[in-house]
Amino acid sequence: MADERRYNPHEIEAKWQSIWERERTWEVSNDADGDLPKSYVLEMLPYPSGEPHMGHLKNYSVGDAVAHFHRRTGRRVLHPMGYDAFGLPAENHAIRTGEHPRESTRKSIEAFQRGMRSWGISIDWSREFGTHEPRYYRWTQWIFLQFYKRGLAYRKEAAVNWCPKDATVLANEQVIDGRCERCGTVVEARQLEQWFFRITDYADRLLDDLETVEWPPHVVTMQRNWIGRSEGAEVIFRQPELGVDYPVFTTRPDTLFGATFFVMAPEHPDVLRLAAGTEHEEAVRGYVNHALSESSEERADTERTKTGVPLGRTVVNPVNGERIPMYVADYVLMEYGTGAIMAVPAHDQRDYDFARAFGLPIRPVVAPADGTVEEGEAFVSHTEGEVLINSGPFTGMTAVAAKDAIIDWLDTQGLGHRSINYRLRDWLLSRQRYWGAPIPMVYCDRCGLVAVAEEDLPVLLPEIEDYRPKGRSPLAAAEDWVNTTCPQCGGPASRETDTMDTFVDSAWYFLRYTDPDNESAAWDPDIANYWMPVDQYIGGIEHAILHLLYARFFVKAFADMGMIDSQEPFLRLFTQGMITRAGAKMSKSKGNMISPEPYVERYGADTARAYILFIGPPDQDADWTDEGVEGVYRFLARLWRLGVDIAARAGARALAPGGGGDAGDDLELMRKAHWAIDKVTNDLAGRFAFNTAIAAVMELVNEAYRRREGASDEALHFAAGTAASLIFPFAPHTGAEVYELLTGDRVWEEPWPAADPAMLERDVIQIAVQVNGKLRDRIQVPADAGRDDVESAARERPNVARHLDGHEVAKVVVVPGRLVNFVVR
RNA sequence: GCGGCUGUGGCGGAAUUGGUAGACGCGCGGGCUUCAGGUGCCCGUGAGCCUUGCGCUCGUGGAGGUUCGAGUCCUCUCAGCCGCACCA
Repeated sequence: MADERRYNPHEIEAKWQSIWERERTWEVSNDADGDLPKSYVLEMLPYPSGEPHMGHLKNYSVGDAVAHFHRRTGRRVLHPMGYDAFGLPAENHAIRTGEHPRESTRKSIEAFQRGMRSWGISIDWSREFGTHEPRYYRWTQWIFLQFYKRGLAYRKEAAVNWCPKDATVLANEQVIDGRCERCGTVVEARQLEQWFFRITDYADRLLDDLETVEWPPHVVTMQRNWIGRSEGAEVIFRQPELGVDYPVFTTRPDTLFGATFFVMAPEHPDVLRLAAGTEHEEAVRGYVNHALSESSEERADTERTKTGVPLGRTVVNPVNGERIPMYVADYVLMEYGTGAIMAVPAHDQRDYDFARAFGLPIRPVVAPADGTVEEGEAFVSHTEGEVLINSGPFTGMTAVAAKDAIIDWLDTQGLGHRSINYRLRDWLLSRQRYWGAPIPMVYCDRCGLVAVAEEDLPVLLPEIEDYRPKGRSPLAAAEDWVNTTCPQCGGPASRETDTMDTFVDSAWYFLRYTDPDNESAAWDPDIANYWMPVDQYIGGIEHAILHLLYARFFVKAFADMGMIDSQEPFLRLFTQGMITRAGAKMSKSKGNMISPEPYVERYGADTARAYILFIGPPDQDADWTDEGVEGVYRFLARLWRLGVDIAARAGARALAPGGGGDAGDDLELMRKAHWAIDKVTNDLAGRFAFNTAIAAVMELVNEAYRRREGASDEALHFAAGTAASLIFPFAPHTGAEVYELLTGDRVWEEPWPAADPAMLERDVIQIAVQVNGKLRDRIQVPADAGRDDVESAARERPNVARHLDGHEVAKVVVVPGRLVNFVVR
């Protein structure tokens, strides 16, 4: 083949990128002209810190393949890009270097813009924004005010997670194993007044609507577990001496007769009052003080032995009037339920551990169907067929039936009722940090808490000199900014100095993309309703809970406000696996980071993109190897040479799907081309099987090379053009170049090729012949051959006859088009 | 502890519905071109056995099972990874 010209990806990529840039090829208007269905393809927006890495290359290579495929299969595709620019890393960088976060963020955004353009990702750049720009965060603040008006944003004092290193509070979701998600420091509990979003109001809808989205099951499970809905009952235990009723939450009302003690959390406001005047008063005070000083990490350690002290009081078990002792113990959490529990040591492992440590009675009340139970043994299981024992009038009922019966009885007595509890907590959104959107609220001595007027938005982030965290927001130092007038009375007032969690910024950005230049509203509902929901969302599994839950909450709140019709932001979700190096996660500290840039420089973006998709299933982790990159480069060069060679012989003309002769190399090559169309189409439409799709194009190219002596120019032309067309979503520059060489046309303006069903069928097929399930031969038979013909053809084969000889054939299984299996004795 | 995912040649992986295991790529071996190597092009490549054949046996972490037939379904089990974790 002609070799004096070499595959030169840089020349090719620069050529097509400049065409796409100049002609604004990937921009899409909001005018829904024609009948084309819309498709919103979105990758999670990057956090602009440093340079793009391999994870970004993978994310955008996957998204771009989907976007291109959707466009060529007749959809109007919205594929925008932006930057999640506020947040701690930029601010910490500023503290270290003195460089303003705006400056370091700008540099990083430029690096992402360069990277994305050099990769040739098909983005509608006209819709680009950063969440740190006033034209964006103005509307983040506006959304906050709408939430505030509706009681969805509120301020309260609560025990919150405090990171001493970053000197800020954290959301529950940002505490991992008792440590700060960002810096790894053990978080402390602090009693502070903070801003919250009332996401718990949406707990049921967030749970139920998971059934309406097409997400990976494990992500759905993670969200479901995070919301943690538990059905049970609230039961009232009365403390007669003080005359106070203490409700507890339980999921096991059927075990009420087995309650032998009662435990309160150290944070429970009544603990000291209850113990006052008893012999335990000092011990309780000491225990509570100690418990409050412990880190949440220490307290969460399930391995340590249970501790606690008696309160010197008793409560009345409402089902049997029994007085049971009260304790304070740190295994009971104030945040969940009512901060107090009934303890049933026979049927709860934690209560069991406590009872054993304190010598408390263990009374089984649920037994297997045969009614036997070993005395004193913990018996936590709960299976079908269990019955109640030692349970007064409920004895003998099944546990399942008793649950309902006991709740109903309590309800009639006014001693309890059905209840549901959630693990989900309200979203703590205020941060004592600089680089975020200011919370648009004002404190007035006369009027109290007052919202900034909507027409005064944005509340601009002031310039400051010193970003260092001091336990209060750095914004407090900007006195000119802090001191303002009350929007209500005009008197002196001061601004809220906390900023919003970055997750607020990213909880609605996908809506702004639909209408990014709107200066009178966050978005036009008609426009957003046209594009939403996102048809395909693509990103890392690390956002399985936080970002995805917050965005879902926002959209539901917007729907309630009539701002959007969708109840869910992301119809389909794809979570990509990590790129590893020698099996290890890449990290700066390990020094095994590899950047896409040198590979793009050496082999071109198409090779880097196609390789990252070819390496394995995109939802799984994949190990980057330089040898593998070489292989994909060789393939693309091979395709390009094939195109150059055939174009020189056949000239540029339209592809002929029925081209070439109808026998021999021509027929086989045309069949291979139609097979590849079918394979790639199915791999893209039904699933994210990019690796096998690329492999199919490789097979087509190999077939063309093998048959290029015997096949006609027409057939070779169709095969090469089809390969170029099919590789386009993965290697767009090379695909466009080869397609243009062969046809003179622009491949992205061509419809996705359609496989001719007749070319997928064969007259003569090969089927397997087995004897007792073992492969003995393969035979060629007409595709429409009947059972008997297939069987007799199989029997004639020498190797088959040999294995049948001397045996009785008990059964013959014929699977049309697949195999024939002789079962012999 | 609870929940989930993964396990297939020397390596990454394929097998979409229970039907010919190992597509495609890497690596390795051989040939051709060139001949200095590389590139390029073609062929071979799961393991073992010998009687070298259109051969046989074994083979998808392990042990059982269902089936004419299991990488695929069921039971148990081992290893690695991930999520949640005193949530009553």
